[in-house]
Amino acid sequence: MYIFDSHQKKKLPFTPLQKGKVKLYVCGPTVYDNAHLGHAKSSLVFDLLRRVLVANGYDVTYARNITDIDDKIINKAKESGKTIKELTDFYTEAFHKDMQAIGVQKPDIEPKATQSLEAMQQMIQKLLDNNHAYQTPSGDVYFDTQSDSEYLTLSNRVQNEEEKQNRVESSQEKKNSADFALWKSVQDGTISFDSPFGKGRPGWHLECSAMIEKHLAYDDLEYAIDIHGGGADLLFPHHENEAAQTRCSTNHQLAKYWIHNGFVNIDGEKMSKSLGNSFFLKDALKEYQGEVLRFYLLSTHYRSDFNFNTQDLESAKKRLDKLYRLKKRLFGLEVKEEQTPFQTKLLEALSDDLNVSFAFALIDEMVTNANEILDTKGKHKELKRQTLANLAYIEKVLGFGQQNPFEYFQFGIDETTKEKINTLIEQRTQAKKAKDFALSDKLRDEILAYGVQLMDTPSGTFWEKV
RNA sequence: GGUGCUAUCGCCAAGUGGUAAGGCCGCAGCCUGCAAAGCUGCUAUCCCCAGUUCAAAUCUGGGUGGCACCUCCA
Repeated sequence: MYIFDSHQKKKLPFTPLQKGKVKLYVCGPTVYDNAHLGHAKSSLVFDLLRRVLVANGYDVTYARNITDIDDKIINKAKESGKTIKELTDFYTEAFHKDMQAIGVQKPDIEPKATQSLEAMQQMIQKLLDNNHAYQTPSGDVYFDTQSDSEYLTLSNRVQNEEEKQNRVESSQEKKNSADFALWKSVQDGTISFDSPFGKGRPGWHLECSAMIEKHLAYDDLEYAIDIHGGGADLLFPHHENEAAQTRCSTNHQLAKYWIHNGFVNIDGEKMSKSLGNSFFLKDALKEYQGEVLRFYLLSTHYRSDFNFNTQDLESAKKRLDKLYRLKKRLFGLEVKEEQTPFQTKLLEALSDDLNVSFAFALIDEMVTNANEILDTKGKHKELKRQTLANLAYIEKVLGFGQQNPFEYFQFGIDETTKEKINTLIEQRTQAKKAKDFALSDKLRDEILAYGVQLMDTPSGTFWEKV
């Protein structure tokens, strides 16, 4: 298996810290609002990575956190008159629901910041003891970036003197402008936690480092975990700061490999709330099935930026439709696991830094090939068996094709309409039998008016939503 | 200003030294009562210039365009 490490900036052979095991940590959402398409993309990428690691035989422990302490959360709670817990519980649940809709498997561990305060405070204490952190007169605790000779090596940045001098600082008490907060003192008695450093709240960067140490890390190895992932925007400062905190407070580096996924833009523009509806995953899910969104969002390489637009989404849907039509042709047959050359090639493609484009091309080829043979006369017992095994493999590793193929094509059509359509189809079949093609075509037009197209096959007439 | 990424058919998008995958759209054909679906066939020399090489989309240098990050952010 090969993965691109965004620290070394090159594709590397993947060798886990401990044979056969992988520890994977991904930065999860701050639960103050609904998940947007960017969250979806990131979650999908690492869901796929995890599945591919598992398919390669690794015993994977996957952790994705929930950030439920944050200024944005506190502000929103104040505005809405809800408690922090009401708010974060609501959005955490919404996040889970959205993720389920697009086929993202649950992580093995889902730590919350509020449940990891002790670990965070321990880490701050260590950093204070090691002189990597300092407390200001007003009670804030900052990480001393000057004390870490490796600071900025993860993101390959250079401290810029001009920038440092020009930037207006929010706190005059910091030793260096680059220093970041580990603990923010809260004096006004609003939302705060007790700690050895006084009442306050933890800094965002600290959360991930502490949770990794508490829930996931190896104690005695050079790195705490194998892979750390997240959106491209997190490389700096978030991951840079995480890495610094971990290396200065423990005896190991944070992660052996760093993986960052590209951004999602909408119609060529950076996502922003002002763009409206399509911004949230839950809104996109009203119009498109989760699986189609999954297929579309995964269809290009994870490191490229992704330009979300309806035209490409429709084009992706048509590609997924073909997989389901093949499934329809083999509906009802018994599925048994069976290793095929196709599966080997598919896994090989995915194991090459998640080359989904190539993997998709292999699927297209497999589908076309199966259709071609099924079109010829004959029993094709072996082909059917292998094709079913291949479809099941795609379902497991990529998460596509898990639905009933007939229901897949009926998304968004209510039961009453379905009954009407079926009645009309029955009438049309009778008309066809009687060779009354004028009536048959008239009935087909009526059915088409429901946004449904018909397909006459040897085993009957089927319909699909257009 | 700093740092980094990127430029392949109408659209999306693989390919990182050996002579351009795949999907959507389009055209032609097979199949079909007609369609739809499915199948077959057809459509690019890879932003520009220079260089390295027997050989470059793929490496190097320069140019032009696009994008991202620079302490809120998946």
